[in-house]
Amino acid sequence: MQIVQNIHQAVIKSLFTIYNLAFTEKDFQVNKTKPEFEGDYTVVLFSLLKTTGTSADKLGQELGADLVKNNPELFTRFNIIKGFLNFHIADSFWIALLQNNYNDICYGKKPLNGKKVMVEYSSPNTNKPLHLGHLRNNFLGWSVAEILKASGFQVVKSCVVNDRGIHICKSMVAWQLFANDATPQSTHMKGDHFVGDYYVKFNDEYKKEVKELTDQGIPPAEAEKQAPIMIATQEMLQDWEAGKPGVINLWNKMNGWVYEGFDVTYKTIGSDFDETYYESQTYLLGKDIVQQGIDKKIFFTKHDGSVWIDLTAEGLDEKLVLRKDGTSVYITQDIGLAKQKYEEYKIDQSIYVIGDEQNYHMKVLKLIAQKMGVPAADDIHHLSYGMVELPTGKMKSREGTVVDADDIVAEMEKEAEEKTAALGKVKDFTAEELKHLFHTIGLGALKFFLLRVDPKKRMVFNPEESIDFHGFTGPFIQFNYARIKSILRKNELVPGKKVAPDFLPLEKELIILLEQFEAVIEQACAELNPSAIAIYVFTVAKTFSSFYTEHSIANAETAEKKQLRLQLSVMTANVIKSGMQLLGIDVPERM
RNA sequence: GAUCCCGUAGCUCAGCUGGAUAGAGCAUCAGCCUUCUAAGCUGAGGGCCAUUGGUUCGAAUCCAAUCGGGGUCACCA
Repeated sequence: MQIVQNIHQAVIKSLFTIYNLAFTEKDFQVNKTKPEFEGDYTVVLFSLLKTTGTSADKLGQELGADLVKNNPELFTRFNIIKGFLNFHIADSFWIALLQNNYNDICYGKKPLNGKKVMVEYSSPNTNKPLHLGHLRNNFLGWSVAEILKASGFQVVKSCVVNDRGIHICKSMVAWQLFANDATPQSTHMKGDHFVGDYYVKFNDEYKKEVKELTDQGIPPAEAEKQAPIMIATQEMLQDWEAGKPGVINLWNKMNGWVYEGFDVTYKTIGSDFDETYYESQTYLLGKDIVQQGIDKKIFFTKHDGSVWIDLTAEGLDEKLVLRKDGTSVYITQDIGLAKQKYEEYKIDQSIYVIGDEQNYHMKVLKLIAQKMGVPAADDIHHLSYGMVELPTGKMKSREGTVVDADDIVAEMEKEAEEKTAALGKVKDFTAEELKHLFHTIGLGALKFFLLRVDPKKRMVFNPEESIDFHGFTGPFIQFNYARIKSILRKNELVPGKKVAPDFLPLEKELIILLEQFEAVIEQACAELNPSAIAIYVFTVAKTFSSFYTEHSIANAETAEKKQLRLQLSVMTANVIKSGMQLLGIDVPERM
């Protein structure tokens, strides 16, 4: 049980003994005592005054005395300042915590709870390579999956590949027009970049054609429709839907190139999926749902034959679910896929990692799923995250103003290499070991950079300023891990050996912090928020760093003190490693 | 027009289920490597928590309005 819960329970029991009143955890707060006051944990008394009919001082005295008397294993002494009841927690409590957990690599994690959850993330288009925004999505999805696992859920990671539609046809048309049968092999290019270049090429050509038409006096809206390359693209989409072999072959070929490229990127950044859905196979889903919806009178048909749902009672609009030509729209496919997910995997919850521009769409999706009786529709969660923008504004693939995922990862690795070389601490590493280390540090810096902020906030990335390796960063945390490992290689920790019975302030600060790991994971899970983990792990590393600078471990005052510090170091290393794992970040043994 | 999100140090962000004197990192300045890895540590400066009103013993935190920034409200995905 966590210390805060322990204190809550003890206080509730004590209040009942003294006043014969029943309180719950929600009736009063237990906080970590602020550093400027004496004590470890604080009970805030104000909210209890009215019910107990006492003054803060009287309540504090009675409660403090009773708690210390009846729980000597937890509380040693107390003081009261202006309605705050501050307790010292017994050193023996912290010692026991350390002894029982320092070497447990599963510390902080919960056993399986029997619940299954699907996390859908990444979900790329097959007409362009991944960019920095996709990386935020991938890192968030992976991290949330790890956090859910640590909280006892069985997790199924899924990916929906957007492999059809007008935007896919654009790069296909441009390739036909301009490629002269070039391939990724013939140009020595990564397949996704190769295809992406034709997507950009399409837009260049399209703009050119529209300008020519408007120069001839055709209104812009008309010119956009008349541009020959756009007409060709629309024809291609129709041919694709009709299953015309030539188009299907081209589509398969170009998607194949993209998948080869994606595989490399996913492997580099450490993303994987248990299930991949292709939109080309799911876009017809949901049509039976439409019929069911009409039968249940949840949907209604308009005069032109289009089908709608009226969500005005929920404060939204009327929403189209089937076009007048009978083809389904995005939301309809999504309902169909949502249902399929539940049927295939018997999941209890479904989490969608999707950008905040689709907040409205996801709200509608959940509402319709609930109305249609899709199983567990109440447990559809949208992990909504803000866009990654450049100082100049939004990234646009069409215009080539994107920070490419492969490029930024490569840059980070190069940065790691230069900084490592400058420090010269790993000169004995083999070329292979060095390469691995640069990858660990570079990718760690990038992941931490994207995960350390609240997902829902949009963030600005300035390519002119390199991502930091000092301070509140991945490499700082990795460095502290490596430093602990170095100590542990040089100083033997003998299990069962006697440890010192008390703590110095910095040692106490560290063990109190380590105790909070479980609570932090709970919070991150409840909020689907990896930044809570990032902030916590940084705080642990920083606290250790202060402790390390102030107190020698190898040359501790006594053998017992050395043993205590070694155990603290092991536990810190374990928590750092586990915490970073929850973010999808590796930690090196040396750096 | 409707609706959602954001606004905290020069910059990037914590803190938001109300509690004590609002915290980090970067940047700036001053110290600290013949002792366990200095990607480090210690200290200094830097704040009308967008504004106004309300609720409360107590508000950066809750409520309302206003101002600024962004998203969405497509027979696009």
